[in-house]
Amino acid sequence: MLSPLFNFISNIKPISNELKELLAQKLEIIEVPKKTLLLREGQTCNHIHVVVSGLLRMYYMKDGEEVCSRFIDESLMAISVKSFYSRQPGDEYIETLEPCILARIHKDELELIYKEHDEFNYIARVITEQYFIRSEERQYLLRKQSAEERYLYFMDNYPHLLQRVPLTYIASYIGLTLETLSRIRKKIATK
Amino acid sequence: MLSPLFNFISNIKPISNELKELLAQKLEIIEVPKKTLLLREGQTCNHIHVVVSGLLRMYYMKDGEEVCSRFIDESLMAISVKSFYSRQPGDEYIETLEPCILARIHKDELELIYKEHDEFNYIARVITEQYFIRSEERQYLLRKQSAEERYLYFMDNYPHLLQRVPLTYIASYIGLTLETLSRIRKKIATK
DNA sequence: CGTTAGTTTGAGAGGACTCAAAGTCTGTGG
DNA sequence: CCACAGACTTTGAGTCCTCTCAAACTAACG
Repeated sequence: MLSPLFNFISNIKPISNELKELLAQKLEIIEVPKKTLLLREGQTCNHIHVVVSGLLRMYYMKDGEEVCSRFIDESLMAISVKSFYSRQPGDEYIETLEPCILARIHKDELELIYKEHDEFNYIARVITEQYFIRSEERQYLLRKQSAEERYLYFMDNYPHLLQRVPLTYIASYIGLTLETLSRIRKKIATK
Repeated sequence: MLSPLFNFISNIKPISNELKELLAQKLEIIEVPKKTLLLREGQTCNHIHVVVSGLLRMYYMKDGEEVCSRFIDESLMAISVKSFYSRQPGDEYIETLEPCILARIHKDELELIYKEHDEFNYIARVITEQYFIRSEERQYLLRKQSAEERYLYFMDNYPHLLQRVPLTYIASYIGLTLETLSRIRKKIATK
């Protein structure tokens, strides 16, 4: 179950068997049905959830509407960034869009591993850098000024999500109303 | 010159004198006049620049226009994120907006330190997390849908930059034209 | 086959944009 | 110390894109 994750880690830097066993022991596998909230506004995000299978959506409320901030599919990790790192309550929700199998670990366990296994700091640094890059790319998308550009960018970069995510959420993710997105899709289709 | 930086690092986790000396040795202090380009499109970002004094702007070109992606002032670090981590040429520019004193270190030196000093990975991870949080907050700003909201958010969160950065760049940073920003400022002033 | 979630289409309003011009500030040289 | 040049900001007029609200259509699921 965890072998893709361990492969991913080993590709960054090979780790000792001891550390591997420790991780396997601390990572809890959970099965969660569709439409389940893993985190809600006002809570502190204390876990990293790694998606073994399924799809997650993160969002926050803005003037009574859900604003979609991120999708997390297989082998990606979900945290509410600010809440997790600052240990303060956040304003994000994490929800399953599909039935999911997740591997999760508590921040406290993670901190212990950081302290006891220096090698893991190297891994964590690189992973954090990778997610930082994603976050920057996301900004780039949001700054594409026209609605059409943003959707084309989404199509290019997340084609696999197009099939799995309802349009409402994609619209929200790229900062459009559902109606506008629908019109853009029509326009693109006729080309 | 570097003591604020070392204080900052020690606050994350105290480091050995050996590491401190190594860093001091590898960090090069440079003095750069206003309006100097530290990085341009097509180049690979190989250095981290820490601002000792002064102010930097990062931007990229989009349809022949400069789009401002970030400001970096005292004690903050500048890299073109994707280019730096991937070692690929990027599309960002880094420019001094004021005369600057900078401390810089080459990525190769940094990698050596990562490999030889595991403790430094801990520091780097935490710093990366902090910048990751900023990046997420930036996204949050960009998703504020109205022009006025975005400007108010900027005022709240970067009041010190309001004095130092020309409006053109602020407008670009929050995704507006200069004219629109000017009108918003007028509107806000009359309240 | 009915119910609900998801998507498309329509009409009208409004905010931000573009292009253009005028005004204001700042610093340098006479 | 003034005057002028260049950088920066404000104002104006007109247009267009995206939004809102409303309703119809379609697909998925029990």
